Amino acid sequence: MGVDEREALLDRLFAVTALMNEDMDRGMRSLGLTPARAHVLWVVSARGPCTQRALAEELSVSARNVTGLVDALVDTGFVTRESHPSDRRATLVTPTPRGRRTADRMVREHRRFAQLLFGDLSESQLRALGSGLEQVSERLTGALRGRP
Amino acid sequence: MGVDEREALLDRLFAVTALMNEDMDRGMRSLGLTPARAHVLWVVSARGPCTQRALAEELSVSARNVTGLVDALVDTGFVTRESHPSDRRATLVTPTPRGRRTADRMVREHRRFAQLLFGDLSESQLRALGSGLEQVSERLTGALRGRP
DNA sequence: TATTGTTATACTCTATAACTATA
DNA sequence: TATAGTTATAGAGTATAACAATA
Repeated sequence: MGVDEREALLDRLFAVTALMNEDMDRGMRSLGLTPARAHVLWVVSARGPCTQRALAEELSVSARNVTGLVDALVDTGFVTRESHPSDRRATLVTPTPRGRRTADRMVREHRRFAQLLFGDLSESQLRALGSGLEQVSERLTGALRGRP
Repeated sequence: MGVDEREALLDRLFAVTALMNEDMDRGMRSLGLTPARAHVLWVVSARGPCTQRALAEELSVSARNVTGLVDALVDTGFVTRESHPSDRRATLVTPTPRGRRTADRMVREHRRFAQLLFGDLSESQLRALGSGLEQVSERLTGALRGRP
């Protein structure tokens, strides 16, 4: 007893994450972005112009993959490749005005989404959920280190 | 005030779901399965032999996609296509002995995972989290209905 | 006519390996 | 020699559309 409740809870969590993904995918699609491209635009908007190498590490993805994602974002007008001031091998992926506007909308959507999910939670509920997630993160990280 | 905390909580939730996906992907890979194929095997094991049509609807995916996933699962020995007893257009996707053993291991992994995440939560914490997720589900479902 | 599954085609994301240009 | 990025190639997941066989 107790195991079944926890498995049901896990299934409910899976259902929630599926709904979250569906909602976010729609939001991105309505902006003309796929999830992977949106992630790139999000990073270059938050951290300023990045080399593709830095993007590959930030996204935990191959350099080749970044080339393709940046190609697509250039083709659709969200970013440009600017020359690096001191390293002629590197490019700086830089948002266009359209890219910046779109990133601003993503920031607002992020806020709206946080309000949708957690808007009616009290301060103590927020803290409880936060520390619960923190604990779960640590256990998951430990499990992943355990069998890499 | 309050918005930033909720956005931070959302980011933490994203981080947890990323870790969950990473852990599950590794588990599936160690069984010789990709996530999409594992999902198919999970369904045909839980519900018994299915037509591909039924699978497409259960997974919310195109019929063409199911053809490819079942092809791959047949090639790797997890399922077979059996003829439908009363409808000669349809096939019944059926686990092989290896498929059944693998599905059993997924069931045990599911239990292990639920214990890892929630094993040390009290009954009242479980109930609180469950009802919280339920509320979030409803709000997300409402939001998705709002702009389909 | 409607339905089941397939072939044909295409797009997205992902990877490794070999290569070019530059440090 | 090492690094930044690209070309070449491949595979997985996804979709639509046209088509076959069967209901």
